[in-house]
Order: sequence, then C-alpha cells, then structure tokens
Amino acid sequence: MYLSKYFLPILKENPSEAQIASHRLMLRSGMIKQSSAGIYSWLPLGLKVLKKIENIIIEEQIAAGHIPILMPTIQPAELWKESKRLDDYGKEMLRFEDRHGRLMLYGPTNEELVTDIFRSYITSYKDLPKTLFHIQWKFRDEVRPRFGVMRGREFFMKDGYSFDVDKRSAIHAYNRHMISYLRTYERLGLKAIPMKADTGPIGGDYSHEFLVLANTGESQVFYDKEISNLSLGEQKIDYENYSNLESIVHKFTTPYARTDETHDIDLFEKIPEARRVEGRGIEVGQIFYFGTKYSESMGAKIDLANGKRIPIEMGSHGIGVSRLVGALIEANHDEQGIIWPASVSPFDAVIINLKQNDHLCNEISIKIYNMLKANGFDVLYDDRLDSVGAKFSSMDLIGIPKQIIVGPRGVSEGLLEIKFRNNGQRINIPLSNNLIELINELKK
RNA sequence: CGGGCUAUAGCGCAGUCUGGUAGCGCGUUCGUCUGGGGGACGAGAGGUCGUGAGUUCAAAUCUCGCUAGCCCGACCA
Repeated sequence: MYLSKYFLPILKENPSEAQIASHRLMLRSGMIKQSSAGIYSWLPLGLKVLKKIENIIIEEQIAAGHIPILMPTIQPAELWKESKRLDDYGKEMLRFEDRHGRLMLYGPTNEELVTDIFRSYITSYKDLPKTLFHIQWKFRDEVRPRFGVMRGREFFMKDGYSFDVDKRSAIHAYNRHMISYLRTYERLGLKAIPMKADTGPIGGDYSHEFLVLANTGESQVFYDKEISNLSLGEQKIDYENYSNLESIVHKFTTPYARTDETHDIDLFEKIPEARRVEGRGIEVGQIFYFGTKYSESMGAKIDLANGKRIPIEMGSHGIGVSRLVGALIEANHDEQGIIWPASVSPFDAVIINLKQNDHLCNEISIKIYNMLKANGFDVLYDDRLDSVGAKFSSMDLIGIPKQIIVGPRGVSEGLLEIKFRNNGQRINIPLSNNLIELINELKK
C-alpha cells in the first residue's frame, strides 16, 4: 500500500478526551474515530488489527474443534423472558420496539439465542458434544464508557457456547476453551493469566478470567509469580484427549491467581513472599461452565440412550476482541507510539523513502515494494513528500515492527537499513538484485 | 446514577471575569528552497463561537433552558 493512496489520518497532537495510552494512540494513529460515547468507527489501520486478532481467534477455535456461526445483533425480548433475564439485565441492555410494537434489544450476549437454536434441532445425546461460537458486535449501555475501545458500549466479542451430555464432557469443553484461549493470547504476543473468577449463585470452580497485566487495568490482581512463567510454547495439543487437557489445565490453575473479587488473603500469604505479586490487569476473556441454567429454563433437552430426557450441560466462553486491541497497545507501547507484535501488526513492514525527490531512492523503494509484495508481504510504502523527521515519527507512532529505510546515504554504498521498532536497533542489508537478504530478514 | 468540568477553524488552545473589529500554534492550499528524526521563507483559504430563548443600542462574553462530550465515584467484558 502506498501511503499517499491510503487513508491514515494521523494526529500530531493528543486529542483532549483520551486519558490512557491505548486510547490516545489509537486516535493519534488514525485507527478509530469516536462516533458517540463508547461507540467508534474503525478506520483502515484499526480494522486491519481487529481482523488480524479475529482471524487468530477463529483459527484457534477451529483447531479446538469449535464451529463458527453468526447470530444477529438484534434479538427478540421474548427469549429473554424465557430465561428470566429480561428484568435482571436492567438499563445496560438497549431495548426498543420495532414498527409492530414488538420489544427488541441489541444483544449484550447470546446465551438465549444460541440455546434457542440448539433446542430447535438437537434432541439426542448422539448429536453432542458441540461447541458453537461467533464473533459479533455486542452492546451494553454502560453508564460511563471510558478508555476508548477498552470499555466502549459497542464492542466486538467472540463468544462460544458448549453443549454437552454430562458434566464430565462439559468440563472437557471448559478445558478446551482454557487451552485454546491460552494459545490465542500467546499468538497475539500477550501474557494473559487465567485467574479464578466469581461463579455467582451457580458456584463451583469452573470460571476463569484471563487478565493481561497493565497498570492501567481496571482490576486489582494477586498472583504467584510462578504462573507468569508458564507457557504452552510450541507443544502440540490433542483437543480430543481428556486427560492430556486436564493435566495442562491443572498446571495453569494450580498457582494462586485471583482478582480482587475472589482474592483470599490467607491463601495468598501462604505463597513465599518473594513470589507474591500484586498489580493491575485488563480482563480480556472469561470462561464459564454453568450447567443447566439456560437449558433448564428454556427447555433445551436431549434424550439419553436409556430413554431419559435431560437438560443439556452448557458453558459460555468469551474473548473481548475489540478490547484486545486496546490491551495489546497498553502492553506494547513507548513514548513514540505503538509497538505491534508481528502477529497483529497492520503491516509486516514499512518502506521509508527518505528522499522522495531522488530518482534512485524512488526507483529502489518501488523495486523493494514490488519484490516484497510478490513474496507475500503486506508492506506500507511511505512515499509522502514530507520531511524525514515527520516520516520517522509517524511510522514510529503506528508501530510497524520493521522499517526499511531507503536513503541517499545508504543507497550510494549499496545498503539498505532495517530499523526494528521494538528495540530501536538498526542493521544494514546489502542491496542485492533479488533482495534475498532483505526477504530472509523479514521472515525472521 | 451522584459529584465536578468542558463546548470558539480539521486538531490543541487563548479570548468570557470587566459586553464593542474573533485570535494563536499545528495542520491544510499555492510557490521557492530543503531532505537521516515532526525543516525554512513567502502568500492564501478556513469560524452562523454546541443549541434555543432572554437582557442590551450591541452578546463568544451576562441570565435561564436544552443537548453533547470528558473527569472522579458507584457499576461493568
């Protein structure tokens, strides 16, 4: 993409409404534009990141055996009457009437809708287990939206719903979600810690929130340092294997890790002092096994082999996709701007032409651009006529991990320069005919 | 939902107290120069001062209403 042909409305000054880094940087780098309180348009750069995160989530959910669907944003209120949540939800739920006077709502979540789908078709234990998920816009009419996309009213969320014949199978679904989420966060370049969450009236041990450590986070967190050293790494996961998943989940849920909601000071103080960590975190996901809460009230039942009819065991599992964009920036930025992890960066690399009037620099920049595109890289070419400083600053701001710098000085010596956004290091690369050295460096 | 604050050019702000020609920086347009960290000079364009009423010879400025947005708290993925 030639920058001169793109739509990248960068702001030089800080918008007055943005208080925290991610919000400020998303506005400045032209990723989003506020439409009204807590509601945003996603501009090209922001949309690219949002879609990259979404794709990683989809890949990992499919790898875990879960099935994508898409449910509507607008739901009929009748379903919520059935589950008895219509009144419980209060003013957070945006309600309105259609032209026939039927009460509708903009969905804040989809348990009712998905349970309705399931009960319409599934009647036998032979059809279970199944997990359906979708990634869709949701709306919660927060009294006080803030922090940009981290606490908007409209938000993009992955929510998955598991349907199982019994508790053992439902817990396996829970474990699949735990592990597929851990893998997702790792691929996003984030350290997210599963923390024991409040299960409310249902009780039990089967709810975890995933928190990204950041001092702007809204939750107070307490954990054993050991848990932050755990990672799935490259290990292959067999999502069908009950005991294998169980042992991984056991490993990740044994060390103490809780938010202030479930914090137990006595347990916390049993951890050796050197390993106790207190901090703040941003919640980027939650998994929850809740048994027959909705299947019971909404009549989603199956026949067993022995002819008995029982309500389906369910769980719901969510990842805040749009919120993750903010969380990623909170975790990856410096004074100059955003520093994208390669997996979610809106572009793989940017070519900065330092002398836009120079024939040689132009020729070489264009050649690199075409060559990289042909090799499958998504490259931004900063071909603006702006001064060098303006180019460097704005490219640092938008945070592309690798900057390929083409300037008269290097070109005259037959060299290109790559600057790495994360550590500021620069290396020289010979300017060869096939650019193989450059391509290899970008593949790293 | 309680408490506080703001609204003036695309963005950031001054002007409001003490009513009288609407201003600054950045950006933007044109031209010349410049070209390894938001460059220089020159010339332009751009505002019914959030909105409605009132006071006044005269309102960005004073009064009242409304709307929108932000901050603290309660709440929340």
